[in-house]
Amino acid sequence: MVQKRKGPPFSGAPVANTVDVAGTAAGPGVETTAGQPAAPVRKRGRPRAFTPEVALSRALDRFRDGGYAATSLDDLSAAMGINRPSLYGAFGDKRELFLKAYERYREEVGGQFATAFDPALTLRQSMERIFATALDVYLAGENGPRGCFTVMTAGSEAMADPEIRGTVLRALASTDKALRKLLELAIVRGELPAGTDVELLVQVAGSAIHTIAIRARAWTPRADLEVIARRAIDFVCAGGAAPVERRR
Amino acid sequence: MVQKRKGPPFSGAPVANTVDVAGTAAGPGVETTAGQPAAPVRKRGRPRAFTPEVALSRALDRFRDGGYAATSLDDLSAAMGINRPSLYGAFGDKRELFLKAYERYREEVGGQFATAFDPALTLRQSMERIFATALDVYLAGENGPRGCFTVMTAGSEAMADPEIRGTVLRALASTDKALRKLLELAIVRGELPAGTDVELLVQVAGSAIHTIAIRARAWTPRADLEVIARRAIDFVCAGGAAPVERRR
DNA sequence: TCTTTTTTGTACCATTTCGCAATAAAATCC
DNA sequence: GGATTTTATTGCGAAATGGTACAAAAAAGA
Repeated sequence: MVQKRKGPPFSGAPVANTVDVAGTAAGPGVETTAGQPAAPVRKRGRPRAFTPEVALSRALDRFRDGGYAATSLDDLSAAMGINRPSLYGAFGDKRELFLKAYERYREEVGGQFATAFDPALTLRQSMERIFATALDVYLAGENGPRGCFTVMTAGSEAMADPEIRGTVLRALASTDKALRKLLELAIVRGELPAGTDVELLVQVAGSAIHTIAIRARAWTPRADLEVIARRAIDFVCAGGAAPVERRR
Repeated sequence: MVQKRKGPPFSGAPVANTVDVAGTAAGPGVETTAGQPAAPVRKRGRPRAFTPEVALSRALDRFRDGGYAATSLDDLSAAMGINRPSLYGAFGDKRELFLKAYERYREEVGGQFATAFDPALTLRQSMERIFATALDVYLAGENGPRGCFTVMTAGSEAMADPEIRGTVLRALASTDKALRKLLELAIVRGELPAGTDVELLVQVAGSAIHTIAIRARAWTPRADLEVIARRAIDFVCAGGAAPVERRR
């Protein structure tokens, strides 16, 4: 909904992890304590009986399982522990809640992936962290692995909703960008040869993450996904030259 | 739903393209003229006012846009040109219709991809056909590009429905298998060096198809997708060694 | 021509879904 | 202490959804 900030992509642009949901301002915003001093200043009116971030994370959990249409307001209000008027009051209608939940996903997962892009790490360490994080995130879920929200949930809604589509595209681009930056840095530091085809490596790594996301939601065993990840990591860390050595 | 046959995967196992929907037998099957001689033999009772295959293709079209939950029976019966009781009579309930539509997708698209696996073609010709077909299929749609049904529609339903999940897994495996076979044949025929890392190439090609599917539904311009395709084709046809040459 | 079979069309049903009105509760302000 | 403000609760309404009963229509069979 609020397009004034990029937010982290689904798989880890190295961006500061700021929880700035309070900046939504328009309509029933999601108020957080982040926007208020720690002093016991209290707003008039009955206090909320729930914590918006916690409730939003619960909603995200439901949406991740069921997608948009198959997740009802009853499902959501039960999971969030609030009644429907409260839900509407705090988050807006169903679509607005979905958009907020998606942003939340991107923040949470973005934070997790951000650690993999720490410049203090070697290229291989980064790649291993990226894929380990992807596996952890995509294989998580009370009711079974759910894959990646951007690919498997928002992605499906993309053609029906221009705003979701826009966010999906931004997420995809952000991933590509982060990978590109990582690889270019690796070249500067001599971890990769000077003429490395960065775009090929970005593509191989990025699409490996995508195929893992798809397969995870189909409940492909973790071991199989690790094979895919290992192959992509080895390929990239060898600057795309691994197959040449492997042949002998 | 009927698991006794593999059917073509979403991106082209080289399998005979037989329209055998009539084999469903169980419950209200989808009758086709394929199962009946061309003689004017006629069953008792009022004849159908619609052609099941045509209706099913229409249903597939709707499901491809909206996914399972967001596509209502009203949407479907309107698109198919039949009333709900007729829909139930011919195809079963909503879920059964979805499963049949998915199988139909696999048959149709499988047939299209099958031509790319013709052994009379060179490896490069095959690869170019595979990706051209993928682009055509994933970018098609009256209301905009819809990506791949297996990835973007059935894939999202995979965790909620074990049968869909099973079909998705089979489709993914079938793609891998077809690519593997293609590459192994290319080695036998000397199009690829003897020690080529086939599994790496299968992964790169397969995941390129996946990332294209995702991006297509987010309405990434065709030119951008063609860049991805071109890169994967060049990489594979060089036996994974393209980056080495490219570096100089 | 009447009976049987299959399909179509109309109407309906029970439930679900999304969103909201009204009232009560819990806090601050004057 | 009463007024105001914000949130929680209860209940509801309109519409949508998936599925079905039944009568009529259209064909083959006896």
